[in-house]
Amino acid sequence: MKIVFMGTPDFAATILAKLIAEKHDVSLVVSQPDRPVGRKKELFPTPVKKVALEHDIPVFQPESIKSDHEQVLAIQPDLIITAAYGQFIPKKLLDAPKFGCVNVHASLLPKYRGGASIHRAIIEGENETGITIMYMDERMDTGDIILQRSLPIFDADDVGTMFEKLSHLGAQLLIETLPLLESEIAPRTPQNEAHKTYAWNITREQEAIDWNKPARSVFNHIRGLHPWPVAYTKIGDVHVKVFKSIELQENHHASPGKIVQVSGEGIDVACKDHQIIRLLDVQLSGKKRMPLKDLLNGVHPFVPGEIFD
RNA sequence: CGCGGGAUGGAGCAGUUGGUAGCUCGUCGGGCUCAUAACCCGAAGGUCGUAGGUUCAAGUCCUACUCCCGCAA
Repeated sequence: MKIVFMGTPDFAATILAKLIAEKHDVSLVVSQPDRPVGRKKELFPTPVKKVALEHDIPVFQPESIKSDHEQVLAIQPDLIITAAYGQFIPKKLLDAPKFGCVNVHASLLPKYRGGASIHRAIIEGENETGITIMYMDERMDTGDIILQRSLPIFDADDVGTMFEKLSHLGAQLLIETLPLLESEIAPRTPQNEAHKTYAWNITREQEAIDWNKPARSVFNHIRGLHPWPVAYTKIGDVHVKVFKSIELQENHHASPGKIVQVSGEGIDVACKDHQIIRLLDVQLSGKKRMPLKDLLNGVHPFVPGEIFD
């Protein structure tokens, strides 16, 4: 079965690597164009491109797959697999492969359609999420479901750990799906539109911590953005990244955002309803990331009584 | 050349209008204690990112360079 794989980030790279390891015939890899990254605007290959190159699989990186896909059609693929590719697939491509186009999506569809499904699930405090292998159509994550498998989200999990777990689950479930497709006995269940929710990409604005929420929500927000793109807050003019926190089982009569205590243990901040969140790992703008204990040794803005915006 | 912050003993920082460096933590030694990551006393450790320049004198002013970080992409 001749496969074209389309994907971009690590999540997709893990799946591609698994496909290759299982000896599936991936004849072309499509990924987003390399983008300039960082202060130096250096070009970095996408994780998927890297894996492809390591296995001498040709890579195609069109700016727009919608207008530039002849190269894919020329392969005459039997199956197109996508995983976090980042562009909509045009109908011409969807109709081309004999066994269709399937997508590996990191949520239990119809919940969390969209690009930030893992982040949103954690931020919303879900106890579980999962992988859905589905047929693609022209809309975003709306196609019929083939296979679905869930995975619990624990308090200790964050986006990093869930990405890791889900990418492997996704790879595994995809491998299980392929024989079903090839022998044309794959299930096909339409999504229940009544239960759909969307996981839109997270905007810069949404990365800010809202102290006017319960401690539990703030906790979920912080781990739902770790290790990327990272939650932040402000104290005075200082931009503060917050990597890790825990909820404290204490109450304190302080207004939301107020620092109630600072120690080597952490920075305790009041949330809604006088609940307390303890910040364990933060970084100040212009400074390197360092252990909280080190940060507190020098001058810093974390003084009890001060208030985060 | 997108905007901005920074480079000072092992770590984090301070250092005013230029006159050879100080704090917190850590480390080592000693003391106290049933004990301690707690407390007390003492010690070691820095050519102040690199290269030039101004000056009687530069961490402190000027120039170039290297590296780090935040924002923006």
